Amino acid sequence: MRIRDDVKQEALFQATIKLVNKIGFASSSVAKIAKEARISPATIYIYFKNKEDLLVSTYVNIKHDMSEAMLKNFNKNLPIRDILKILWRDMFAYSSKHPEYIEFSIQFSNSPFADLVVKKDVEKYFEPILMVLQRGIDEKIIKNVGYEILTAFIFHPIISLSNRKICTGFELSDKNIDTAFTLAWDAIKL
Amino acid sequence: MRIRDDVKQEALFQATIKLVNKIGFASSSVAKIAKEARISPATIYIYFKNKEDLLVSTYVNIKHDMSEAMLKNFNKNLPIRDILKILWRDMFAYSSKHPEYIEFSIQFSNSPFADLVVKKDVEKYFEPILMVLQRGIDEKIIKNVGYEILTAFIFHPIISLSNRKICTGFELSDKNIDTAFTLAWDAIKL
Amino acid sequence: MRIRDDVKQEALFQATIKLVNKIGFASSSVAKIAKEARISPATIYIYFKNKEDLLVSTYVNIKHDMSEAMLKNFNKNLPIRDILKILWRDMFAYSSKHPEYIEFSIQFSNSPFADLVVKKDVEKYFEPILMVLQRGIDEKIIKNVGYEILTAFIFHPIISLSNRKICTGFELSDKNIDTAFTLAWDAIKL
Amino acid sequence: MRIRDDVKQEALFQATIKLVNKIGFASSSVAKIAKEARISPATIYIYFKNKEDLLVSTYVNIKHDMSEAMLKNFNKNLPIRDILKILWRDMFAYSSKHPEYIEFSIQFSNSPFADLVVKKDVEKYFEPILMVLQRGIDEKIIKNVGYEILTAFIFHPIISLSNRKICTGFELSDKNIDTAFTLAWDAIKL
DNA sequence: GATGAATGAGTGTTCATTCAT
DNA sequence: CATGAATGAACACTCATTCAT
Repeated sequence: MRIRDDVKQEALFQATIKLVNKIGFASSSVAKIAKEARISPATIYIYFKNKEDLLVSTYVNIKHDMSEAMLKNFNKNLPIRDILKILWRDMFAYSSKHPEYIEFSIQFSNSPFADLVVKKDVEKYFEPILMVLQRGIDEKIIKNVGYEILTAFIFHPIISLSNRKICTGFELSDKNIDTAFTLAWDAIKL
Repeated sequence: MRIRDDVKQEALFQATIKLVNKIGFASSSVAKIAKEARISPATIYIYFKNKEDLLVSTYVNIKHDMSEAMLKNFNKNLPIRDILKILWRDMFAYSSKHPEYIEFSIQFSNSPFADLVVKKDVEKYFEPILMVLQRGIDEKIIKNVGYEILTAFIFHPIISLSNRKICTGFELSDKNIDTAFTLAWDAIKL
Repeated sequence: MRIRDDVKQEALFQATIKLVNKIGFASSSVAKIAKEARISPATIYIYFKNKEDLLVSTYVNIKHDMSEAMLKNFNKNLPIRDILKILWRDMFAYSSKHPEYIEFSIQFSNSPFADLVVKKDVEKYFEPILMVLQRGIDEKIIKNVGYEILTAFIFHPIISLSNRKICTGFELSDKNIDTAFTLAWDAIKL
Repeated sequence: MRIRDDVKQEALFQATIKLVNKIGFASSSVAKIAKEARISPATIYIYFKNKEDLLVSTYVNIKHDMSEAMLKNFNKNLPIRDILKILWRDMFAYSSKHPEYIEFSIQFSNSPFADLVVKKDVEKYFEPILMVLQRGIDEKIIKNVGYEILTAFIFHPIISLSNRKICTGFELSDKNIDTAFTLAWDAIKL
């Protein structure tokens, strides 16, 4: 397994995402993914150790991409609310632009494959955000209730509302996104 | 003539849930499910049309059970906040008691199998809840922002916080649950 | 395996013929035959020892029926040619009336199941015909060339021409049938 | 990369023919055919789309082979009777040499699989023969009675007489074959 | 590095037959 | 007598992976 051709590797990521979203993990065989990527099944084993490695790498890749999009306009010197609003908007922008990445990562993280990811590897991408929340708690702007609860109200809703499988009726317009942010902020603000 | 055995059907539901939670949809073969339920693979096809039917039936079954638990103490004459708090608590109680049902339904509803469920069949179980939200909107107690956004802040967090895969650090204590409800209510209240 | 209900047995014969003609031996399962006959699969085993017995019995039954139709107007005192022409016509009449029987018996006799039939049991039905041929040979009216060759020219063509799978273009009109008989007779006559 | 092995494909054809003749279509499973050909069942699917494709290809292959044998000494400049006699003899020679091909093709063409063959693909192999018959009709040497009837008397008897299942008593000697041709010719000649 | 061929083990499903009623 | 339930074995076919080139 040596990496040579980045174009091929990227094609494999895209093929995996497309196929898993279309037919699910259960039906996404190596042969089908290879066909979708227009390479031989055998070639996959040059780029990845095995199927599991391909799937996990695809997920981690998405998560990295996602964190970069989210933190693109991150400026820790702004007021907390503004920081979060910018994160919120950038994240929805990303969801709009790459719904297929969102769909894949939801399906992946709710499957037993998720256990194979080294959690810390992914969490580190999002560390700056946690630090903002902590500052908000320290400054008595945000409720002092633990990260788990806070993220359940300011980040998970992004996923829920972006999930076309769950929210068929939520239009991703700027107005709706800002409205939803009001609720998120009301939830966590002191 | 032997008679149909409801015990066997229930055993199949339980075996399906247990196995899917342990090894995921992709790896849960009919043969393995049958073995877990201690029956012949062929027998499954007496109780269900095919594998898909087994999986979907298991899900709908859980959803029905879940709705009954949630609406157990439903009393539409109480104040809106109290109604929602009771729902919230009953739902968390259910999650605590049957984490395996929650885990299965999360995995199921985020897989392509979800598309096979007739949505209306499941939604009807939860209709009384939507009516409460509507009343809250009409009485200017709840923000007028559409069901999708509201449920993203008062019901999806229950799932997120109950999801042992996502929230490893959230303890399902009464105190934590009530704290979380405060955020939910702050999010949706006017 | 005791025979009680002739109606049910006949229904089984008909179901077998219909199904085998439609989907072939390979796909004609006991369960499907039972369904077609509107009885339980288990009931088949009251009337027949096993699937093989059902198929063979169906065939022998048809052959018996066929011989009766063929010999209906048999009159050994007529001239040889007339006897054969009457046989020929009656046989085509039978083919027209019961194409499904012909189709089944062709498929059956060209499958390895045919080996399971006790040949003598079937041949005895057609014995009078062989005696006519012998008389024709003795009286120097028919070529002295062995039964195998003679039947290949005066009986097998009936099957060939009645076989809708082989002869798509041959219309079973009286005129065509009589024309074909001319050829058969020319073949065997001295 | 290993290269495709024509020996393997031919082995599959032979295994199919051998097995179908021995145990019939109904019992000839992919696994058994693979075992007979000494390859893995999975390998069959590299050479053929599915079981049906294997069976149909085997049949078409035989028919092609058969037509070549039949037309080997074809010379359209000879008198009609001589042309047909040569065809007749070559065909019987082929039957003698490859009784297993005959047996297979009889069983195949009388099974529902026959419907899957594109008729034209097979018929074109035998076209020169039909042209001879037409010439015979035009020259008033052969009865003007339609191809269906003519072939029922000059080609189907070859199959009947070669069929060891039907004709147990017909010896494929030159003398018998010529005798039989006399009957065939008497049948169709004017 | 890249590939189609090859395969043992597995897939979901149906089989002929028997069982318990 | 008649049945639907039950099943081990088999079905056609696909799997993830390795091999030879």
